[in-house]
Amino acid sequence: MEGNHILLDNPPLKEAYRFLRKGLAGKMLVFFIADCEVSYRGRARSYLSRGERLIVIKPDGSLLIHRDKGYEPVNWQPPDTVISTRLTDNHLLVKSVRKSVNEVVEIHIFDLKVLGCYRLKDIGTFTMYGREEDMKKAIEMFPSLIEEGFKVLRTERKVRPGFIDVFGVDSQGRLTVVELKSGTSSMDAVLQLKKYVDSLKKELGVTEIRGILASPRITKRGLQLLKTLKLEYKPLSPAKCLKYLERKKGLKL
Amino acid sequence: MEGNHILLDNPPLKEAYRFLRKGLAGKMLVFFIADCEVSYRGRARSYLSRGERLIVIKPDGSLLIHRDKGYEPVNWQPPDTVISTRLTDNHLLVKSVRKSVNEVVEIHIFDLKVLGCYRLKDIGTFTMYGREEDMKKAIEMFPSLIEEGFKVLRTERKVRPGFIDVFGVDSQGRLTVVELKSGTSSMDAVLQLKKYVDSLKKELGVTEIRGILASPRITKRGLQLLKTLKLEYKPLSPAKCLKYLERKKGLKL
DNA sequence: TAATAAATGTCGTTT
DNA sequence: AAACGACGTTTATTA
Repeated sequence: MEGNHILLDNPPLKEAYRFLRKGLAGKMLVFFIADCEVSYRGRARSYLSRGERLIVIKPDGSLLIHRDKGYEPVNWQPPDTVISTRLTDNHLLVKSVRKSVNEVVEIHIFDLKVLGCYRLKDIGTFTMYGREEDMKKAIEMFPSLIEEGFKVLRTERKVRPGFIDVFGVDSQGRLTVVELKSGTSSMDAVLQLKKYVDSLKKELGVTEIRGILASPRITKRGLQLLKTLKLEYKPLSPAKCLKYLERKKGLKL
Repeated sequence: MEGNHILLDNPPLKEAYRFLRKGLAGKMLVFFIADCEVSYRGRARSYLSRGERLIVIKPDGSLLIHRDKGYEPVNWQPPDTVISTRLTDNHLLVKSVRKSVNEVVEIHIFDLKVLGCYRLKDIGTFTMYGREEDMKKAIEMFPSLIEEGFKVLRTERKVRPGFIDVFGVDSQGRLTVVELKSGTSSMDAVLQLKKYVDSLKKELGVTEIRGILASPRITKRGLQLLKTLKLEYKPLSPAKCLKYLERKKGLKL
């Protein structure tokens, strides 16, 4: 145990309690493996009966309770909770109360296998590529990704229900709304496009506006609905967009 | 360090590598805090530059990389990945490859603050209450939760686009489709209900079917759209449904 | 604060 | 494997 971190192997509850409080007070990242019960009350309710889990409490008040399976925590709290602790004869209680919403997670701890408290030195930068935004950028630079002769008038155009991803004209001067999806398009995406097209028709008093859904894939039903609604589909993947962006900028992504 | 678990405080890379392999081979839950870089390639791409993070690898192959903020991991893999490790002069590489999809996460580790490997004894049961399913059950037992005189014909009725949550008749014998949402209803939910009502009208050759959206809250736009489409809203919370279920079953939830 | 859309969403279920 | 909907979704963005 150094000055700047705490690591306890199989600590008695009382000791764990002392250092847990120290870690929380010191705004450290706290983790422990505990034999515990967990209850949650808020939008729904849940109860997890006794067993060993990995628990993480972050300095921002987020809480994660992980079993030994799966990506998702079995119980959790997002950031901005107040963490409180209480030691009784039998067990150690850790309680997380969300400030904004009425949501509470309580962990009743009977035994700890390990407790660690660390201050993460992390000023690293995180960058992500291949999202919808990158598709947008690529289309602005290379409108032909949509089709030959396509021209972008603007992106993020506001309409009643929200924002149109890309707004432009085709080679024959017809106004065109493009809805982008980085993953598989479903009927949802089709309806979203329809909404934007209709809204824009109304706003501009125009009867004919093309609607193009661009995404790497579309479901069968989505495509069916698209055709019914006289909308169009353009296969376009984030990967392809990235290639174009790299070419232009000479970027190594 | 006991037979059934491993806990290393500030281990040299070489030692960490040895015990990391041991933990992974032994299907243990592995966690460590590492100074590392992370890259991801798959549906999208990302790069996280050097810094300290908490990393968890579960026996089922799921991987979590957490910074000191937020509920969500900065990088991850869902279950069913193959984890491989390699030690070079400078650093330790941990690689997770997803079997089904082409997705890879690579962690380049320069230093470890702590490494733990544990076998979680966890046969606890997890139960959750207050989801859409509970609302359905409550309505089956107490149809008046929708309105006086309402009768359930069946739940999960299949129609073209999917399943109707609750299908019934009102006090005047009119067919009624109920769409349930455990949280706030938005325009999405309204459109879903509309889809079901239309689909059922067509299937049954009936011109009049009532559509009721039941949820604890609805957005302004959602309500507006609902009215435009001649559909109806019934405020109903999972909490209220749970109260009825408890009453009936004498359950303590 | 409310609402809307994106996400490497994940996860279960059904076709 | 594909599709569809729920989720205590979370998170970012904008009115």
